[in-house]
Amino acid sequence: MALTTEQRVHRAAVKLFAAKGFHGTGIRDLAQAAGISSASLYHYMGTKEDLLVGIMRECLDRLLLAARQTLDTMDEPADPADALSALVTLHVMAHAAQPDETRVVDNEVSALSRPARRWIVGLRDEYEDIWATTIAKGVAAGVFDAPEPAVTRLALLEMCTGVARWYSPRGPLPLDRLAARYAQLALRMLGSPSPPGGKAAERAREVAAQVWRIRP
Amino acid sequence: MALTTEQRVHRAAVKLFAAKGFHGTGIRDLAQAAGISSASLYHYMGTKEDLLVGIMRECLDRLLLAARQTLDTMDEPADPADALSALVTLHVMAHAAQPDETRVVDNEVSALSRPARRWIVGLRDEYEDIWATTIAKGVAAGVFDAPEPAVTRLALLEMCTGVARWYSPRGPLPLDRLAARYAQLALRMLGSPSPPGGKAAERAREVAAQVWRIRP
Amino acid sequence: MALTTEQRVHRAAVKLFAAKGFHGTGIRDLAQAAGISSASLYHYMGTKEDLLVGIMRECLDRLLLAARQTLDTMDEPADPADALSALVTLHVMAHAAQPDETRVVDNEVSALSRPARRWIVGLRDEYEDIWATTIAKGVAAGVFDAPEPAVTRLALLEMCTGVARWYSPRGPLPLDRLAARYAQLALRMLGSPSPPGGKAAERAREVAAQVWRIRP
Amino acid sequence: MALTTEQRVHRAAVKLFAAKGFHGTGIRDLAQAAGISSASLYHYMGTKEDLLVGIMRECLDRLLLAARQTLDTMDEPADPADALSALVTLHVMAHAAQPDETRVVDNEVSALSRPARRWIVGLRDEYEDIWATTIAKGVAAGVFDAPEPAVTRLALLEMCTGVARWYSPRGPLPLDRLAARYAQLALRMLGSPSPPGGKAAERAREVAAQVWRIRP
DNA sequence: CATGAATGAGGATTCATTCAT
DNA sequence: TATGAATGAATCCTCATTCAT
Repeated sequence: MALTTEQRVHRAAVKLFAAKGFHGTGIRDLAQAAGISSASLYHYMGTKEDLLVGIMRECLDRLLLAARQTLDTMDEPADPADALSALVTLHVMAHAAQPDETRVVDNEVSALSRPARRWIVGLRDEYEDIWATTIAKGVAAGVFDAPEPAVTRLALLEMCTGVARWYSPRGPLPLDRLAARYAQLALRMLGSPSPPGGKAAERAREVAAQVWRIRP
Repeated sequence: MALTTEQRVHRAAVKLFAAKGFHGTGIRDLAQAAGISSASLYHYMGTKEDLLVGIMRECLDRLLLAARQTLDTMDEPADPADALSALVTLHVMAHAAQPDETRVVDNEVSALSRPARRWIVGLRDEYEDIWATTIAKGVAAGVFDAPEPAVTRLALLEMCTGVARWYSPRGPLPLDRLAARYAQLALRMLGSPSPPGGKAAERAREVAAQVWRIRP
Repeated sequence: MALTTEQRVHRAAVKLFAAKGFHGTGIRDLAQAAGISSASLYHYMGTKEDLLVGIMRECLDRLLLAARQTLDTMDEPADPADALSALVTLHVMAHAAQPDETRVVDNEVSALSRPARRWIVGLRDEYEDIWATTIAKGVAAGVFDAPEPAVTRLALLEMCTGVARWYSPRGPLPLDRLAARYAQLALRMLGSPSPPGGKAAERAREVAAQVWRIRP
Repeated sequence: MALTTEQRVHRAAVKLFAAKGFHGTGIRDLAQAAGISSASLYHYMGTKEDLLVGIMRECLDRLLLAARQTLDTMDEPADPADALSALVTLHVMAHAAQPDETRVVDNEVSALSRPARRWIVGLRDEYEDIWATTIAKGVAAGVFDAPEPAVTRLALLEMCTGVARWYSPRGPLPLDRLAARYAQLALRMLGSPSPPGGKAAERAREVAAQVWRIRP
């Protein structure tokens, strides 16, 4: 199926904002990459910033959706180690499958205007809250050893987010094995080395496959 | 001690490049932040890019210097866990003490011209090689459990680098305790949960205090 | 009676050109005000300038028509004071009834291309000639005291034209009384304070009512 | 004495805004008329609108200053006819001496942003209040016959302002005689045909000569 | 050492207009 | 009849940089 022009614009923006940054990308770069004139660009977008906000919002929306879909389908009370495995799996798969989108989200927040920034940061905080809650449950249950839960959460998130900065689908490690490896690392960090027996990670892979259209 | 104008320019650039990005920072922003006119700026720098390269080079140089100074003073053959603790300690302290500098290094590589980029990426690779070697030694010695050493290295580095994105000296955790916590996380990730008995981490703190002028 | 789309376009243009000027009005403003797309606009007009020329031509045509109709139905030789009263009445009523149209005529001549400008200015000169002739007759007849007839004519015209800049139908003075007041002012300026006994002003009101559809 | 670049920019703007309107004047037109590049323009001005506001403010400031200086030096209680003669004289001389400036003030108010417009309109209202007060005094003293003082004021102002639209220093009538003629017209409009015996008009000519640098 | 003046190139965005549908 | 799509040219303004003073 051929792409609509609007989609081509969106993709060009994702690629260029990720590669050269928002301020480093000119309107002409975008137009050229989308295969239209710079004036035509404005039929498919509002401001350059609107484009950025749209990219960020969609990316964060998907991440939130995926996290909630995954956790909501778990038996309650869920095994914290299982839940965290799922979160890590999702996060890693998202960042490996959409490295450009997620890098834009991570790097270009400072390019947003005040109101847009508030909105986007709000979404991001919502997402991080899910992690915080999951970690807190594990600590409360005595499953996780995290003397400074906030620090641990940030360490985990940065580790997983970093995948977007180096992962290549042409690398030796298939994506699901990478995600599994990261889940293992995460549980080790939390002092919970036992392999998660639950099915959350598997469910996470399914959700990821659907949300980010990863593999058939 | 009063600052040189050149130093004021350097610091202004670090702060602004970190906050708004290289392309998002104008020459006039720099001049204003440095307290001089934009024409005078050119007495203390070459191009805007030279300024960026200078910041990156100095930051990486210090990191390399610190890593080498620390590892070189260890007894040979060093304990890999001990060595890795030292690397993590240094890296975390560097990124917490100089978050602006390190964020510039991490985020603005794409703003460099080809030759400058090669140079900077070369320095960065040199530094990462130290980590790779250390991890490899640990694996070879059977101390580390890292089925995919490269993946583990990247996970470790991203986790530690991320400190620059959130650490605040006004937070509850003192810097050395933060570094120790990260060292613990790192060793856990490597399946080497035993606390490092060696003195490398302590030595790392000394080096860090000297290189980045941390605490009296 | 519903308006033609063409009429809606015309009216939108009049309103906007008067309010924001020709150059200050975009083709999209026009389209929005007319309730159609900017592409559809071009089914009802030629260029943007054609629209402007059309507005100006119609406005001046009516003014000329009204002045001629009024003066032509006067007994010859007409009383100059009576004739001037009629001209002032017409001019004031026209500018009060169609302030937007007349302001466009007065303010946007400089926006016209050379050939269009020549045409429009020709029409305007034709109209002003009627005033000049009327004043000259009064001076020749010894009824008007106007040492500098040209200056007086311009003073009169500017005074009357100015009505378009401030008159509001919601003001305290009904339109015909306003016109009568201006006729009085005009005759005073010409040193002919005696109230015009003739019927020209009344005839002027009739013509105005017909040409600009003023009150039943 | 040679003109500074800033003055050249100011004058170019006055001339072009008057001739083609604010929106009809491009930044390149301004630059070319000032003899510099369009980028250099921005060393001597803020926004294009700032330039417009500056022109308007200065013009209105001078008019207000002149009116106050003139009226303040009259004996109290001043003769209303005398005072009005002075106002007319000033207004006419101002509009004849600075036709471009005053036309910009009169025609381009709609090009101002909201806050600027408020300010400028405020100045204009201040000025018109002086006329209103003077007329009211004359009416109260029984010297003026103005059944609708507001209408009369507007008629007077429009008449005098119109001078800027046609006066040429190369015309047959010297400026001071033109002003005297207009004063006569004004008093006739007010039903006060007797020549003003006072010295206000003379004083007005002196003030005008100083404020607008008219004749030695 | 310091800077006001200067600019060509480029920034994002809007312009009036055309045309295939 | 009506309009989405398209665009070259132009909009105002800022960019990094140079240079005479």
